[in-house]
Amino acid sequence: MSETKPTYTIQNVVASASLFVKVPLEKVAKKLTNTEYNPEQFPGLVIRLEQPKISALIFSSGRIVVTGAKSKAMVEEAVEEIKKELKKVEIETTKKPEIEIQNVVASGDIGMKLNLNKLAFQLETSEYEPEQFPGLVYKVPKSHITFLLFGTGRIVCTGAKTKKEVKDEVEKLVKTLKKFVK
Amino acid sequence: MSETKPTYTIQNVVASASLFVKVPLEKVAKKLTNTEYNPEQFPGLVIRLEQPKISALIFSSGRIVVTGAKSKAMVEEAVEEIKKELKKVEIETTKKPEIEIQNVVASGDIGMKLNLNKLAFQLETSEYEPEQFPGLVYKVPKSHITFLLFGTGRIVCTGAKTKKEVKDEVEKLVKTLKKFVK
DNA sequence: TTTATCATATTTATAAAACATTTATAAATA
DNA sequence: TATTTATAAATGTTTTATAAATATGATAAA
Repeated sequence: MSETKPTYTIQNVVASASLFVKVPLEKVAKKLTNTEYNPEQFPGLVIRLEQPKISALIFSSGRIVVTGAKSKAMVEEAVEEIKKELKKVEIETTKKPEIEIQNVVASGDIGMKLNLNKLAFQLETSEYEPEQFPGLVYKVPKSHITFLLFGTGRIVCTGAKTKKEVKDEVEKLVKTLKKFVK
Repeated sequence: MSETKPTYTIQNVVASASLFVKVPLEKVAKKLTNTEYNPEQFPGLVIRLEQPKISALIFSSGRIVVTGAKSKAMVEEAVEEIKKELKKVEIETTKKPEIEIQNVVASGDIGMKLNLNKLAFQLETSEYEPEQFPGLVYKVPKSHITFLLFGTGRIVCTGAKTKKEVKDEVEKLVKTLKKFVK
């Protein structure tokens, strides 16, 4: 009898790209109010957009990092918007940026309570220190995927490159967990 | 079966010499733009050359230190160039400077992954504090040579006086390491 | 008071971590 | 109610450690 139908939602997509043009960050920071720039703290300039609602890092090399998106389409929209923002301060981009998805984060629910103390022993590649963090950290073997498992049955999947990878890994996780429950 | 052919490249040669003439650093600093002089910070004047690309320290005593060279020939070239620079500001050198190589730094690859945690115990005269610096520091016994060993198999050799010494020490190191791998 | 050592500055390879950004999750603290 | 703890990923700069000579000033131990 299987009562567990895992559900999950993509919560964050991080992507990188190159604008193929050097960016004078000091100048951009002065002219655009939706930016933050503290080079002695971090070399990238932070820009926050309302539509789509994301945050991005722009580096003087022209490389950018988009965070907070929910999908690849949203990342593409964001890059177009960043190009428009830069155009406002006379920075023209000619080449089409090649966008690369670097990380997909999803949260979900596997529909069953988890005994983390027990799981910490059953899952070889896991770490669980409740007084430090309430979730159990499970690094999937031979994979770059990491799960955060909570006693409530809620989970966080991070390190994926695609939506499909999230789906496959969550299904694999549920199968693994069910073995222990039996 | 020996899959490990160590490779290495001389990366830096530091040498000292005397010009056998007092140098008025304040005056030199004012007339030559390729120099830096902050006596309250450091007593030597810094001069940077384009051809050959090196940096040197000149002291009021007439002693100089050449850094950033790749070979002894490059050091000799540098000293000649420094003499020319000083001639521009009416400082004549008569005696031939005796150049002494003080340090030869080389980087290389021994072609095998290293378990630094294990090596830290096996190599008596080594120190390894990964949270401070990722490399293991190995001081070769009864020698002035020090190696930096990295988990990747890349190495740095420093403290040598000659190219030959680098070669011999790297070969010796590889033999030592292979003993532990077996 | 004298003799140490230490920091100042220069170069070079090596590599790991911190810095900042986002997002869900949840327990504890301030 | 906001922060801290932990996770992944990219971006790029700085710090960490090594050896050597040179020469000042500053502490620090004898």
